[in-house]
Amino acid sequence: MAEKKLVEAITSMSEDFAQWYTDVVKKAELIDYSNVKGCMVIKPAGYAIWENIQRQLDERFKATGVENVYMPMFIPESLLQKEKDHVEGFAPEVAWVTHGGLNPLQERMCVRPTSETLFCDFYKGDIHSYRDLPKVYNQWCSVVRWEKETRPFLRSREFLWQEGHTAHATAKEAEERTEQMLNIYADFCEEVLAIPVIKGRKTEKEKFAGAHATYSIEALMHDGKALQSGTSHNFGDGFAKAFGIQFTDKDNQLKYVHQTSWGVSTRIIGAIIMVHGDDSGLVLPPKIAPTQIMIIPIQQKKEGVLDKAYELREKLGSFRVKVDDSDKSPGWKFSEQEMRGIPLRVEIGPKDIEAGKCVICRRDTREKVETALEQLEKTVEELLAQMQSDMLKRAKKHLEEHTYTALNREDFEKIFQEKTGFVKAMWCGEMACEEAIKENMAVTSRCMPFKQECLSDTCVYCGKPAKKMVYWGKAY
RNA sequence: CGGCGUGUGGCUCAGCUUGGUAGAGCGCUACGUUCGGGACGUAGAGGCCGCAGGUUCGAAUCCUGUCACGCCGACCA
Repeated sequence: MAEKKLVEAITSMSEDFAQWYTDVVKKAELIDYSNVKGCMVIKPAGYAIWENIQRQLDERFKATGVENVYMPMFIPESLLQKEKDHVEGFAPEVAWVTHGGLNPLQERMCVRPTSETLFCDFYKGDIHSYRDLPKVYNQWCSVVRWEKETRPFLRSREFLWQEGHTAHATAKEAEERTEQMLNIYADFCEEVLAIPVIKGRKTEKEKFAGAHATYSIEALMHDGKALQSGTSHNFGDGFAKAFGIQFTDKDNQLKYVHQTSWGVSTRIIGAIIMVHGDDSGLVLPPKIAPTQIMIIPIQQKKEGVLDKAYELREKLGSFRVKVDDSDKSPGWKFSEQEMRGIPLRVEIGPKDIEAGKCVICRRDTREKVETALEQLEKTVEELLAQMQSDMLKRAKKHLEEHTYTALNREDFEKIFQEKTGFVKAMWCGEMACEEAIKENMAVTSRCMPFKQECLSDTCVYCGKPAKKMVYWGKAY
């Protein structure tokens, strides 16, 4: 997409992608930095996106029987330590509360980095019989992880997310729920966020601390880096055994429950930015955009112009629509609308009013069309739908064009030296090999996709017999 | 936690080398002219120069310490 640069406030992607990202986040007024490193002020434009994500994901959750709850934000140290792998995974990045008021606490507490231990502790007392199962709970909350390096949305010390925690009578049911939630995430990404994802399983090395199996959806950003955009874990009965979550089954036997957890965080807003954004700023898919249409009056002080703009707003009442009646110049308003990623812009001025028409400009293509005012509602509806599907198509094309195949080590290394994106390659399944790849090539396994292909019989790196096809990439 | 860098009106920064009591552009406020891709004029408001010590007749400027933030690495949603 060759674009004329209209505003200098945003660094171009090709010049410096990281700076571009920061500029977009700021100019779209999604966040402000705060006084605490890694903690951000999410401003109305950013929070409204999150609210839309919440609302639409929550609907999908509830359609599968999920119930929302809320757990405390503090975890006593003794509780965190109950599951060995889990505590080892999270200990380096938890924040501790050591005092209550002026007095030291008897036992220090961490601010939840995730709530497995809290749910487990609760389930231990709440589940006694197979009749109490399944538990399909979710909470919307924030968690804290004391990251060393932080970036808005992608890695913040406090972030908003949802974490679902379920307990089931059988391993099969837990596995089904794990996959079901991953599918919900993947469908949501494609249908609402217009982001195509690769679904697959994480390797032993990359899986969640304490999990039996971790699944993820992996998206490809515009710079060719991967972003894990949602995860779903099957815990088997590992946590149940560590916490003693047992129930009496129909056969009068005492059994351990099988658990899952799954989450999506505000990080996904980073994905929206980096998949769809361009050199003029944010581009929001219509289904997630807090404002879908911005009406911009031209020569708004002329008699009747503003009235007409408000009239159009009424007419478009079934959409999320606003009128920019600030006293900035039209050019300024155009740029604002573009930086904020508002999908459609309706321009209405004296000439249009006289001719009974208006100009509509699409954010993604910047294509302008004229439409008769009687046709406005219909045209807008079509354009929004078209834009939503075009954005997914474009993102899919980018994903396909940046997915490569390597059959041997030489190609594998060469591709990552010359290009950015996903590389599909066969792997032996051994952690040592995976670690060597990371060490030598600065590349990690993203996932073992559900859609397996047999590219060759040998591991791309070490040459041993291949077990799995893996997506490799550089990740955020 | 390592390496680099930055803290001066709301924002971006100049001033610091060579100490003399604070500047620019943008933004903001008021009024007027403008308005189809970041318009313009006039007038105005706004700063214990990150913080704490020290040197000095005098510190934004020199010295010491400290805090914060940013970027790049190692670790992670």
